[in-house]
Amino acid sequence: MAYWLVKSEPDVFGWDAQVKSGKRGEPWTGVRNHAAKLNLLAMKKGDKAFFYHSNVGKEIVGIVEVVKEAYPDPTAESGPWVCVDIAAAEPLKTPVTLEAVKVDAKLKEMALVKLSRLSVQPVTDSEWKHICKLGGVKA
DNA sequence: GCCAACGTTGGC
DNA sequence: GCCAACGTTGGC
Repeated sequence: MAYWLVKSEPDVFGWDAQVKSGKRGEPWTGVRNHAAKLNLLAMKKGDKAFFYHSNVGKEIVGIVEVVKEAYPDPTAESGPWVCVDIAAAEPLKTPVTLEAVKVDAKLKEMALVKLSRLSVQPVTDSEWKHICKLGGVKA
């Protein structure tokens, strides 16, 4: 099982929209970055990911699960882009803010801080457990 | 194939 | 609204 973090602007597609899409999930489209694409391709069904609100909120608000592995992105007008389907798993009891990540010695090396522009990024086991703890949910 | 210019993203 | 980071584009 691998762990990931996906970013979305809540104005465009936020946690609430993800929850509304239910168990069957929603295609995570629109990735137009090769590093992010590689991460999408590496995702397996059942992998978990944090759902991060960029720009507005700047916090990890919930956990999603990969329900369909990478397939061609139907919204891509050109190029070999892919998307996956993700479904809301559970919200964090306490959102973990970017600020909290930055000041936490265990988390400040995260891609979220170091590579702030990467929209799909891997999360290590220890980072995952630590954020779950901060968020008040079981890892 | 290098590198400068430009566009986009995202934090502040 | 500004700026830093970084990817992409285009001239050479």
